[in-house]
Amino acid sequence: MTSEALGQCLGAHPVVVRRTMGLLREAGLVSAERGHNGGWRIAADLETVSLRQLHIVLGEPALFAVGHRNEAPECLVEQAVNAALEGTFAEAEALLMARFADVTLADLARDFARRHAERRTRQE
Amino acid sequence: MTSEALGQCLGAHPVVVRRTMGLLREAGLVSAERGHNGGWRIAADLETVSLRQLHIVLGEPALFAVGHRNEAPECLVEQAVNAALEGTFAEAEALLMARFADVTLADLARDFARRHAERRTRQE
DNA sequence: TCTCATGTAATTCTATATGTTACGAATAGG
DNA sequence: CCTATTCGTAACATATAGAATTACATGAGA
Repeated sequence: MTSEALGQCLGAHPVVVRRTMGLLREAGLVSAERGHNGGWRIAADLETVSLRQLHIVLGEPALFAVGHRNEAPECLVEQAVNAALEGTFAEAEALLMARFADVTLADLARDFARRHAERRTRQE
Repeated sequence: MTSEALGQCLGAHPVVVRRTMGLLREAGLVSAERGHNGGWRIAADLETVSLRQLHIVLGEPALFAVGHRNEAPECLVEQAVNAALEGTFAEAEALLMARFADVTLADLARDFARRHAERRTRQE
């Protein structure tokens, strides 16, 4: 699949697709070929790639939109809030990571196939 | 405490402080007085106000930085990912909310007092 | 050799949060 | 009563991050 086509599907610009896919390529999850009939190809076993692995490969972006703004704040109030919640965020992160690890690309592919079949059935 | 002074503590502009504190005022958690010797005053029992209540009062900002970008996407892949993770995010949110509900302003005040005393001891 | 693709750097665009300015209204002190 | 102070709020400016765009080089195949 070309970056152009992927960009259409994702609603994103081809160059943005290349930037992101580049991270997956460096991790060996996909390969890219240039020129005629080139594009992106899956290079890993779907059964063994989990969402957790993708999260790591994509640079472990922050999971939470709230919480620790400074890791070691001067402000004693901020320190108190951080202390009260740091265990909580660690717990929530562990939960999310465990669940991410439990979902493989193969799982998603199976669910996709099911939804695709259902959509075709409904259209007939 | 004036918005000016609060802004100093928070490293924020007084008008921004007023904007945010205004939400707390509407919820009855603080009161504001204008003119000489005016400013903000706590108007609630610290023992009964939890971080969860603050989160609600401040407009329930998004907790997660990742996840559902569209609630009802056309894309079947996105649908499959959402379906695989929606329970997970709900669980994590419930966990965070439960913990937030468990921390009162009084708890934070006590921890603040402890840290303040400790800092003074260390400085002597 | 020409076209199609990726690879990547540099620049521009855009959306959001914050900062800033401005002015009105209320309050206390002189 | 007048003035300084402080909140209330709208309007505008700025900063920031992410995405989009442009530009150009590289490689592959017809």
